[in-house]
Amino acid sequence: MGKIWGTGAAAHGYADPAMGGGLTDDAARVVDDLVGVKLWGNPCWFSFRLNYLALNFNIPVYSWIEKRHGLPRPEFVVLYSIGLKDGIAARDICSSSGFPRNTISRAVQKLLDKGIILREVAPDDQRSFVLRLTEKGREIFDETLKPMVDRENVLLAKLTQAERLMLSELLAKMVVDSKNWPNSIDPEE
Amino acid sequence: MGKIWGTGAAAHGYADPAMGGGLTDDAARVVDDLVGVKLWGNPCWFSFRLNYLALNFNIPVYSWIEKRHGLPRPEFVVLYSIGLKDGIAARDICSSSGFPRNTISRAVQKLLDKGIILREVAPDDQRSFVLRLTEKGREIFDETLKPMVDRENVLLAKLTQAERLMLSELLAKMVVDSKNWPNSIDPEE
DNA sequence: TGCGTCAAGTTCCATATGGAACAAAACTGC
DNA sequence: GCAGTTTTGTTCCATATGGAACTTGACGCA
Repeated sequence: MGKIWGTGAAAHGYADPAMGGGLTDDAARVVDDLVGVKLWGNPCWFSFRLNYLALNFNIPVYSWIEKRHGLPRPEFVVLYSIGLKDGIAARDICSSSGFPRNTISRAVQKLLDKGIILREVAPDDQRSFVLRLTEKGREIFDETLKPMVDRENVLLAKLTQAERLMLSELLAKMVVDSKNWPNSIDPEE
Repeated sequence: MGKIWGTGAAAHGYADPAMGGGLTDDAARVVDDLVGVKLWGNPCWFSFRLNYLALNFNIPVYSWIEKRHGLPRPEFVVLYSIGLKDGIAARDICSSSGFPRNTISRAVQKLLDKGIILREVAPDDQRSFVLRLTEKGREIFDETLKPMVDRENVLLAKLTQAERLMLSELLAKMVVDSKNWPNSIDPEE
């Protein structure tokens, strides 16, 4: 065991009393075995927490939306993005969601077919389109919001209001910084 | 824009001085337009931040690993999980990573073919297997670690040590609570 | 005005993905 | 000890996915 990883070392060791109850064996009882290791014995502590939590939001939410509205994830991402900001283009959805152009393109077409969104050629650029929700689209958006927010609050349940505020600000600070990140990795080569 | 969403409302409005520089228009200049809206005008503030950051870790890291070692994501997830804890079973990898059984099963087979892992029948359970890394597997694990940690630190660059510690503890608290979460959504029906 | 480059969307196609059905071993309770 | 259920891993198959090439329009610049 011995080895303690990365940032904030004390907080990631099994031995930290604040972190799960004190001893190695106690900590192991709190969560699944491998989850415990990935939490407290993992040099990539941040990305594991991130992915694990994202998963526990995405899987239930998107599988419910698929069943309830027949919309697979990329289609819902398009719908939700337009719901938040009317008149955006496909390109904007790509850059904020990380889905590739072709996946978003297909999703847009499906949503057009289903009568959930509308599009018109952008006035200033003949290549791109302005996207909007139809009434039907707006209804789906509105109906979907509460279950999503509820799920977030399930995940956040153990945090106080002050802790949520802190978490929100820390994560926002990182997102704001994202324009400075290289978008590929090439380790000293 | 008036409407302020969800928890920690003040911090999520464009008008919050601590959050991006003061006014609506200023905030919009800091990040892409839609990203700004998803950050500060989004009822699901938490899951957006989560997914956005996860993406900015996963995409560069996994595409580099794919190029460098020819391992697609599920295979690397298996490798990495075993690297952290020797002797686990496929089932453990599923529950800690969220990938379905069949995807992990296939990844395990590929890694066996490639000579990256070994498996033997579990002594206490004839159905399941104990998984281990070969020397080759351990080498890949070791070589991959640094670029991954480096990428984490790129994302974390703007946070102080104290902030990283706080973030780590808040997220860990949530992960530990995950055993209490229902794994599906059915809004009052 | 014309030419080279870049950006927005679309299409093609080989591959990855995950639901569902399956086989076999392990518990459960009596 | 034995029917019924649960768990582990595999296989089948229809569909989703994303890289790469392509089309068309915008932009830069002389």
